Amino acid sequence: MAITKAKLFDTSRKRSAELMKALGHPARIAIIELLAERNTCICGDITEELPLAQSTVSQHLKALKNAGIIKGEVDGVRTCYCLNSDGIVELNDLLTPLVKNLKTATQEQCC
Amino acid sequence: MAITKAKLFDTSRKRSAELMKALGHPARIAIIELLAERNTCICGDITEELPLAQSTVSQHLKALKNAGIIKGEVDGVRTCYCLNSDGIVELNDLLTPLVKNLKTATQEQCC
DNA sequence: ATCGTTTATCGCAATTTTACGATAATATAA
DNA sequence: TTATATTATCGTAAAATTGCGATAAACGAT
Repeated sequence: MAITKAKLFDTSRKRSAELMKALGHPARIAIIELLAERNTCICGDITEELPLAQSTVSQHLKALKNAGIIKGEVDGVRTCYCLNSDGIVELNDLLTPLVKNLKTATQEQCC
Repeated sequence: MAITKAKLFDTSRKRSAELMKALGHPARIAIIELLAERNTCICGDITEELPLAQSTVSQHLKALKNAGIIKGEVDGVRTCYCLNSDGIVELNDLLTPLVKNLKTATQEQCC
């Protein structure tokens, strides 16, 4: 693969793709849905809800955090994970118009 | 990795993740935006718009097709690629509520 | 000070992704 | 028929992802 050509793409597209990629796993979808469902901070019990090892869940949380979709604050022994509103706004601002755009486009297409 | 535990997740989450994953690369974002922009069928000139080799673009097209986001019909020597309205509708139906849900949730959160 | 709990990280392995060049396959043009 | 153009696929390689167990780190409780 050598060099990731992704660097040659538009910033907004790169960011959209980054957000999409972060959500491109059922475990990570499940995690953000969990965080949305319970409006209090969820700490470690995320692991119990998923059919995955603790270390694996921790990795998924890290991926979501790196993408800016969630944030995690250390709270004593535990870590408090919650949705990152900035990231969610960004997700909304990038994805909603994109999907809408696609939907409109399909209505006037040749096939 | 042994077994992909993803199979143990909910069908709708798996599908959402599949769609997201398919859009999780700037080249594929660029492709669908191209297809949306030009409402006629785009054939091979997608390759010329991207900083990638023809075989690589072909692979990305295949990924989008497998996810049901685009479709490609052979038209003589060329292949006519366009958005798959069924897939776009699915994308819309799965993602729009999800993002909306997340956005609402961030407004009543503890951190 | 020690013990238990929680969570991140490390090491490892299997799989998937990304990318390219080369090549095959197919249809059109000469 | 032969050449040309278009696109998919194959083979290969590097890198990233996914997953787990083991372990470390850090805090609170005893």
